[in-house]
Amino acid sequence: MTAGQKSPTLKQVAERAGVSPMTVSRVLAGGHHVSAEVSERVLAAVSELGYRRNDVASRLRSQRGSGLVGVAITNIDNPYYAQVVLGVEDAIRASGRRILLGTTAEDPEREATVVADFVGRQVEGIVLVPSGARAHLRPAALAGRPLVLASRAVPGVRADTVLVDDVNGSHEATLALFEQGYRRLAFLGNAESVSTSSRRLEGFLLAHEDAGVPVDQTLVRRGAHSVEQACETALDLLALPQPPDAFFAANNRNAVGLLTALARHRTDDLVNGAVPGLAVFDQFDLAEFVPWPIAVVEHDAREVGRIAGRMLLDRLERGEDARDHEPPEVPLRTVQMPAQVVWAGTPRLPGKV
Amino acid sequence: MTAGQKSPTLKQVAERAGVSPMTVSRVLAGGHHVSAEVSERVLAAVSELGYRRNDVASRLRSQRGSGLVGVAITNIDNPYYAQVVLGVEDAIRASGRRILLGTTAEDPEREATVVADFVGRQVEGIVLVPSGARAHLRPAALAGRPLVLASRAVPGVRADTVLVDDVNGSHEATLALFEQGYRRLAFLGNAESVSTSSRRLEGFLLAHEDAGVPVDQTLVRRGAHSVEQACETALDLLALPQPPDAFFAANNRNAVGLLTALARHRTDDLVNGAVPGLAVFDQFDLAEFVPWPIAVVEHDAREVGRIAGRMLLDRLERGEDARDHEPPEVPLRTVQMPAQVVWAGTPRLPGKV
DNA sequence: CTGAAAGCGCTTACAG
DNA sequence: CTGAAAGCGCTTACAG
Repeated sequence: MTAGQKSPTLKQVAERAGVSPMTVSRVLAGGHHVSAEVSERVLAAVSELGYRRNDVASRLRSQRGSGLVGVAITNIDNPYYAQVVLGVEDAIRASGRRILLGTTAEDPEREATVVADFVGRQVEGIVLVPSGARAHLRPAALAGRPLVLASRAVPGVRADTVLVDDVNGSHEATLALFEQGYRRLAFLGNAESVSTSSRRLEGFLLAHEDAGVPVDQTLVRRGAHSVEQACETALDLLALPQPPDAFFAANNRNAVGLLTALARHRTDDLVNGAVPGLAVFDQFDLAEFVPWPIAVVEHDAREVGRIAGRMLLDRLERGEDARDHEPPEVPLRTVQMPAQVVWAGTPRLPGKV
Repeated sequence: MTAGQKSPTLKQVAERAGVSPMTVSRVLAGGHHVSAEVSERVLAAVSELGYRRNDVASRLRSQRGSGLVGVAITNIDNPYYAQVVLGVEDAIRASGRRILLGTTAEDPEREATVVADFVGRQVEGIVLVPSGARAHLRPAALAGRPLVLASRAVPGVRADTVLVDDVNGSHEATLALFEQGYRRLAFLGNAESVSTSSRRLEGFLLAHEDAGVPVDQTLVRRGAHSVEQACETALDLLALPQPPDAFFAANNRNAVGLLTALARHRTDDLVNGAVPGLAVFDQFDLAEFVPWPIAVVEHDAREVGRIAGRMLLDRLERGEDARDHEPPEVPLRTVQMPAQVVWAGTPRLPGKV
């Protein structure tokens, strides 16, 4: 049973048991309508040869589908997307399907490659956290396989979508900063091609409008995808002649980068001589130690993945039902998950602002 | 091009182009030895029908292998394992292979199911973070497919293994606590079935021996797999009549749980009236804000994954070379990655201990 | 340059 | 209850 050795085939099992391949197939399928004596002989041959059925060949012949769901995210290192993947697995595990994983690093070309590879490998459907490009998401490119977009939408792509209430979450968190008396707010977010980034910026801008506070565009920084990039951006903002008095980080990686920069820059609990206003989108570990209050826009990433997975299963099962009938036009659905502001960090001491 | 529609086959392309399936196959394979005129006609039919080759069927016939590597980890939510997965992807991406993902939740039964499923789906090899059970890791169960164990070893399982230098890392970090003057050390770790847990405990115990400090077994707590469990365990330790004066957290999840508990329990920078001694295995975000020094045993999880992936590729390519020759007995390899102590958190103020 | 035949490993549909 | 034939979608090996 060394590595180079070929796996035994059903035919070899049949020869050893002295029956036809058909009979072996029947025994493996559950042994109905097979005599006990023959069944035993087959099972003995199976265990002697260490035979394991080739699922791929089995599925090819019986047209059962690959049992594969392609999940493409931008970066599995971001705990947010790891949660999304987990959620998709929660949703599909019971159906016997498994996840084929791809990462895109927010690169449209890599995303196109991953999608094409998924399609070639016969995934039954795809859950994608899109980078924003859309050419490779046309129905033709997907060969008719259902696509669910998770976290972000792509204009012009017709697909079921699970969104987080980015606009309202950001709006509310930004208003909270104004209520605390902050006025010069910085925004740290993803690239503009990413819809969450735009939607969260939208909430940020709407709040400025509502509060009658002008936006200082020099404090809006987009494009940081990693903790390191976000940390540098934040340090850059802190070094400004007129630095911001508050910060809104539009996602987990930007939040950690921002806080790391503030930690390096602070004197006791002050940054540039004051308590910085803080709001972030996405939870993060160890908020308990941050010595300032933080408005956190909480939402359930795992549930985003679960819902995306369920939407996909929905289409797949509908497809099965519709094999003989006319497939009904199923309308596209967009689910928007709530995002609510909670407070983390150290509660403000009275009179400290 | 709606969801229910069947994908076109090579045969249909051939009919449309008025050629044999063989010719279509040739064109798709690169178009060598095909006339320009025929090639064009085929390509036109391909794009008109939106044909995409079925990679699964192609691989079945040409015996090229599935191009799939099964990666089974305990919990993708733990950023440590997310990094391992990323590392494996780094290593295999260039070879055109892709990751089939499974999670086991440290459950040996689920691990066995995942492995069997991987084998049935014809993965070329498996990278596994093992739960500790071994029945399903026998060569027969793997149908001769190469297995690489990542992070943890399993006694009695013959497989290439990538380990972290758990014993020395823990030993060194524990000694650092003794040097700071701490004497009642608590240990928070994984289940005993997990080899990292045992190895890290071993380093912890060895350090006690070297320092001539007796171990208080009531302070050794194993079995917490999540942040929540670890937090509860830590709170339990803190509520002891004689609480520990220092803590060693044997992995990322235990570290975050421990620190969260300490954050809740502290008064200013003190816990039970003193600065707690802290050592943890695995890095974590936002250590900058922890108001105490922490000895962190650093190691590169992504590199663990990369090396595991490379070891697997090594065996797969060796297997190809050896198709005609005698496959040489390749010895099993165990790579041990360094783990070194670095200091994080807030540096100790002189005379504060 | 092009194609008819056979087969990868399995299962469906049909006979007996 | 058991098996010979055909085929899932593709490619190899062989003819022409």
